[in-house]
Amino acid sequence: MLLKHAILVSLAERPASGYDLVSRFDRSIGYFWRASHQQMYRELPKLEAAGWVSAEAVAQSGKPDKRVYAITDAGRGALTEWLKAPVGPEPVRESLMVKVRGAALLGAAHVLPEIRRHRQLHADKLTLFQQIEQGDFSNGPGDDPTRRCRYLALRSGV
Amino acid sequence: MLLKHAILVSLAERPASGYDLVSRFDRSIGYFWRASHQQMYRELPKLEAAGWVSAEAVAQSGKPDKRVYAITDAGRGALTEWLKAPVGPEPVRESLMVKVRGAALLGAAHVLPEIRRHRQLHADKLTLFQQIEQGDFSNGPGDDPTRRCRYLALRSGV
DNA sequence: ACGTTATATGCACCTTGTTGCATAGTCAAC
DNA sequence: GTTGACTATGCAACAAGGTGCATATAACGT
Repeated sequence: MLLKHAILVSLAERPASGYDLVSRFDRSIGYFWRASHQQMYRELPKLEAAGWVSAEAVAQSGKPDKRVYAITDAGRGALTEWLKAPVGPEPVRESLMVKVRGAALLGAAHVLPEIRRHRQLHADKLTLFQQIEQGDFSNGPGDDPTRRCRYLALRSGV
Repeated sequence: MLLKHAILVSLAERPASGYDLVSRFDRSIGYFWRASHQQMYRELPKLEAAGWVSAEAVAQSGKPDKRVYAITDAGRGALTEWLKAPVGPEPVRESLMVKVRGAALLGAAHVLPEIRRHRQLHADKLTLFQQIEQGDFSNGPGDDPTRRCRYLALRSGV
């Protein structure tokens, strides 16, 4: 029941088509929540049916038509409800640790390349986050609430 | 396709019934992978059909009969394959960060209790891990591979 | 002419995970 | 003698997620 809410957060920032949302979920929001375009296009009609978003067809020159979605008051209410509600314990899924456990039985040699690969992935991500911090927040977050929240999320990643 | 492998790792340590496996997934393995008993009992016949585990009915006095599963050579081979294979990027699902983003738009006050709650959950987990470390590994991991792997996983959690 | 990339939306099928319900025996406590 | 806890296994329905396939326009390069 959570992709719905991630979409609502994104639409609360500004209206978007399904395609726009996929782009956002590949970049900014994507650091916290992943979604494929198939998931998106399946979810949006459900949100519309629930009355949480409204849709409007927009003709474009030079590109196919698109449907632009915007959050409704009902959607904003549902989102606020969710923000307040306690989220259950995040499901634990650490496949690398399962492999480490397996390594104890079947030999560490098989798993070592995997561990090195994961270490590199994390190192790359750290470098990226630190570059963003130095680029966008070299003088701290400032007073704008949106910027402060982005900064908090970034620091959490670091 | 991963619960299968987590089960295989657990059965490679020693044979177990479905009920035993659920207990393990609530404790030791559960720090890395969660599974309900419904998932377990659905998965075990599939593993048996694939020839990765063998099953044996065991009558017990004072308790219902149980089916004890053991890993086969084919299962051990499949497990080794998986250990070597690169695991795709872990899906990103950080609902708290999505909420922080929502907080920028709808007011931090709604989300603050949630943030405090999560902080406490992490603090409790850290305390637990440190107690285990002091209790079981006060003199370091030693030379036993299994113990060393357990230690690595524990340090990773810390 | 042809292939590639970007925009734009969707269906079908399958696997995985969650929730609720069902059954059944043993043992200890109250 | 009934209630609750523990052992032990499972089905059914539904929600969520992943993979592959399908379609269409337009810009741009070669």
